[in-house]
Amino acid sequence: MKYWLLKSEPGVFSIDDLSKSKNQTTYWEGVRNYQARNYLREMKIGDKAIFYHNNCASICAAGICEIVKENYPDFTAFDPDDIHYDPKSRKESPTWLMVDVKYLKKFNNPVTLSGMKENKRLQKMRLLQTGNRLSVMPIAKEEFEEIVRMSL
DNA sequence: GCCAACGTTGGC
DNA sequence: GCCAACGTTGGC
Repeated sequence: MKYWLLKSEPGVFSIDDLSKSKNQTTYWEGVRNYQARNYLREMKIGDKAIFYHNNCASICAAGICEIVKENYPDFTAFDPDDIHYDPKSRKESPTWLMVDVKYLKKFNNPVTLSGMKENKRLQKMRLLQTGNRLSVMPIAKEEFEEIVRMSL
């Protein structure tokens, strides 16, 4: 099993939105970066992910979710009316992919970005490296577990 | 709103 | 294939 970190702007879609979704599940749409896309491709059913809130007042690891459907074409890329429309992505050979994720839990104590920066065990995290802009990234099992521990 | 760090685009 | 210009991300 692998572990991941998924970024989402809570103003657009938050951990609460996920918990209130039908079946507490949603499709992870709109990834338009090749490296992030390749990570989506690696995800397997049962993998777990940190749900991270970014671009907001309280940047934090907000909870965890689980991969419940492996990669399939991101259909929002085919829709001219969608904000993530990409005319270069063809139905015959889709450029962009999505997975389905299911809510597992919202942290009682969200783990703030500054909190993670202060934790020596998390210093190697991709998230903390300067200039990192990936919205989907792998995270070590130990780091995942450390963040969960901090949220208790 | 600022701006550093990336990714993408397109002329050559 | 190089690289300047431009667009985007994301913390602050």
